[in-house]
Amino acid sequence: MTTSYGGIEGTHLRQYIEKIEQLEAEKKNIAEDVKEVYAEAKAQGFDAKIMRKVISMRKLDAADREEQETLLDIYCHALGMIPSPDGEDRSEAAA
Amino acid sequence: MTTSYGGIEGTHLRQYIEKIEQLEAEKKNIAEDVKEVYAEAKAQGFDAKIMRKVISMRKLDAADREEQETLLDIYCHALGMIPSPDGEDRSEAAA
Amino acid sequence: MTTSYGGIEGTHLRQYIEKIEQLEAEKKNIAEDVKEVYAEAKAQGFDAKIMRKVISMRKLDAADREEQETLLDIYCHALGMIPSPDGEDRSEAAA
Amino acid sequence: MTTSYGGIEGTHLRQYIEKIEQLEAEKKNIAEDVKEVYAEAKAQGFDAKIMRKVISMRKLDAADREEQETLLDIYCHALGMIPSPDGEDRSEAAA
DNA sequence: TCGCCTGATAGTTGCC
DNA sequence: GGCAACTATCAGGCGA
Repeated sequence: MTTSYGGIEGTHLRQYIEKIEQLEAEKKNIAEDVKEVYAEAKAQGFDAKIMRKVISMRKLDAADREEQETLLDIYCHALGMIPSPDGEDRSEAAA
Repeated sequence: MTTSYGGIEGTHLRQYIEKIEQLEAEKKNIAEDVKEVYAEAKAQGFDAKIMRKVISMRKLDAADREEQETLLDIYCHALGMIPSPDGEDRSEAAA
Repeated sequence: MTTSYGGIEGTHLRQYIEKIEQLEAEKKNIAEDVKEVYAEAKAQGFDAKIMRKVISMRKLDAADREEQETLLDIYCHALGMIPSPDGEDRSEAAA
Repeated sequence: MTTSYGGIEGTHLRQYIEKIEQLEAEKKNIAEDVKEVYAEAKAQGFDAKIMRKVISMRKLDAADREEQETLLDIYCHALGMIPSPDGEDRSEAAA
């Protein structure tokens, strides 16, 4: 037999699964790196809990800003101005 | 005074925080990669739900095996056998 | 309309919240019972750490078994075999 | 010797472990009850997220009050007044 | 006894 | 819109 069940499809499935597992392993490694940074900061006398708070606040701020940009986009669209993706609109067309 | 709050310490803190934010951004990217792989697999006709189950089972299996090793280590320690990191047990105690 | 804020709805909400708080108090009590059992076992000379490991392994095993059953169910559904709740498959389809 | 390994001690250990597992199962059941209450409340139009917030606030309040009582106790002890456990000190001793 | 670390829990986000 | 996976937070247990 050549293809048969567990053949090509199985191979592809296995590849997908292994790819995912590999990616999740990378995520885990990074999470450990994060812990290390916290540990090092703590060793320098910084309070991890406060750092977490700061980071989450900055994240919220970023989300806010993004929200505002989205809102701006919506306005622009509504006005027919279409602010080209990511706000890049340096109007070089004038050249 | 020379300490100047917001000076050196602030700089270090900022560096830690930015490092963490960068790492978490990487994590997020990887998570997106994972989603992409699921999407691609689904496009090939594989069932994401089943894939997730398979992956979680494999993870459980791995965890189970690891637990068994950990338990073995604990037993050894409890019995005073000290398998020392990674099974090294050169039993020179006879001296 | 007759809603009157703080009226019926408020009463119901309060009842839900108090019910939840009561249930969580029960959970807490049980957690304390668990601690007592560990303490008693330790008093009998058993090592709490090992007990915890054993318990977590048994939990992993159970989870693993359950995952396998769930996966089997999912396969069957995916294949249109419908294993009907709890493995009942009396194959009367021949009729 | 009479006990033999895996004998009496093993039996007792097993009993402890099973007792703990049973207690944890109870905890799990109660947690499910909690979820049911949330679900029912939600079905009545209440917002689970807000309910959780309320409950955690009440818990904090309770903790605060307890803290204050503890503080009061400390003061009393410092003053040699010994407020007898649980604040019950209605001085009926005079009878 | 204090600090770390693991395991439990609560909250959030994404999928169905 | 409900449900489930995942993540982040927190508390209890362990070791120094």
